[in-house]
Amino acid sequence: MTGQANGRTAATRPRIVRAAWEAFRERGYRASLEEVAARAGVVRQTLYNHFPGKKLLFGEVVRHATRSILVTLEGGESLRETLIAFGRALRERVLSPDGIAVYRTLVAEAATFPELAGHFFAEGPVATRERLAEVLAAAMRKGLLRRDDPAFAAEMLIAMLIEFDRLRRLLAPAGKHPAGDHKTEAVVDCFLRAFAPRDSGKKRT
Amino acid sequence: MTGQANGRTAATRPRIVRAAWEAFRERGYRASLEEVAARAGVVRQTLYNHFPGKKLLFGEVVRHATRSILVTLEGGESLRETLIAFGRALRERVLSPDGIAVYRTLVAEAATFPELAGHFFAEGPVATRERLAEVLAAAMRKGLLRRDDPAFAAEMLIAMLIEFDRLRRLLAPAGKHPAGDHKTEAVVDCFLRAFAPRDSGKKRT
DNA sequence: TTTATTTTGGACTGGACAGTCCAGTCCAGA
DNA sequence: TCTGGACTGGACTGTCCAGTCCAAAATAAA
Repeated sequence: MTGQANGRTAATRPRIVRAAWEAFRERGYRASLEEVAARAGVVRQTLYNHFPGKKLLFGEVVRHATRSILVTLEGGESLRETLIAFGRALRERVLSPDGIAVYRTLVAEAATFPELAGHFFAEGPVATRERLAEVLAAAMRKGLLRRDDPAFAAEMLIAMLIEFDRLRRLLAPAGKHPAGDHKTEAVVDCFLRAFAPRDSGKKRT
Repeated sequence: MTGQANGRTAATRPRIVRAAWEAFRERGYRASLEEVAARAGVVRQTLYNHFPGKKLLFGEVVRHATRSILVTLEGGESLRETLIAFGRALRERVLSPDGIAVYRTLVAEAATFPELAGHFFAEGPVATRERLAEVLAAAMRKGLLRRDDPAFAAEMLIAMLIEFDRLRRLLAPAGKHPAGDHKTEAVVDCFLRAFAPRDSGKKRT
């Protein structure tokens, strides 16, 4: 069923998913299917032509949103540049309205959708940590960082980049959201001091 | 109304609040008043004898829970000891089932109860950061830490202590929750390296 | 043009739940 | 013992919503 290359259908389904994401993003799983249908410019029954029920639609939407939050990590000139680029990309995605919304929704519904929450956790934070840890491990081997547990180091950097600002956006959206690039750099420098090679007496400008 | 020193009433009201907290903790704001009443060993109407409605009951319960999560910070022998004691206390509270539950509930309901969420943010994370920042500022004046923005430093320490483990508990409760005291110490040492005084070429063990 | 599929619109069921009302019961203190 | 305030039990309203069914209209493809 629900063949997906039929012209009208092919156009309808993505519209539904997009509309559903908007609705869930703003109102959480509370959002009614009526609301989703209205946003998609479609009637409620049509939703059931494409998805067996609300739960499955929610699952599809969340997986879609999860994918769109993933962060890339590419090498730069120096370790510091690489980490700063990573930090900016991470903060941009995670602290964006979509990033905050998907986080909020999954935290709220983790008890109802444990597999979805676990999937998000594994594909998001854990995968990001893993990839960052590889970069850090390489840097450790090159003597650019003190030898330590790369996964631990990665957790520390990610935590410092995100934690407090995400909290603010989650709980006090009215408040100001200051400091962008400057904060990223400050955190990366802080991280580099914490994990500087043991012997090095060097100081960076 | 709802006089509170009347024997039966005085015993009933706290029982309701406790029952409500249990219900909201497990099922979020979804929890029905029927469920709360059953847990309190009381009939639904009795709830309305003490609270004007679900929202107000929820508010009372959340303020109560917020208060119980607050972290103390007392000076110890050395800065390191002080921070480790703080780290342990913070992690114990924030990562406890109650800490996770109140966080989850408020993140989920922040749109519906913005004042409650804002209150929690201000009384919890922000207040904690502020108190920690004072300790750090004092240490900076004594030359025990590099001169830097104490609020920023406090954010970094708190983030490192909590972030990833909270995420795990929120999203993948089935997974293992390893590392306790050891992690606190590792984080504090990491923090002390990051904010060591600029000139000091000392190395710890 | 014909045909198969999708979409529409509207009606209906069943369930959950907040909030209200009221008559009757229980109990602590005067 | 009496009495007022608190609790009980049950019924009732209004609302919201997921999910189902169906006949009619629209539309794309053969």
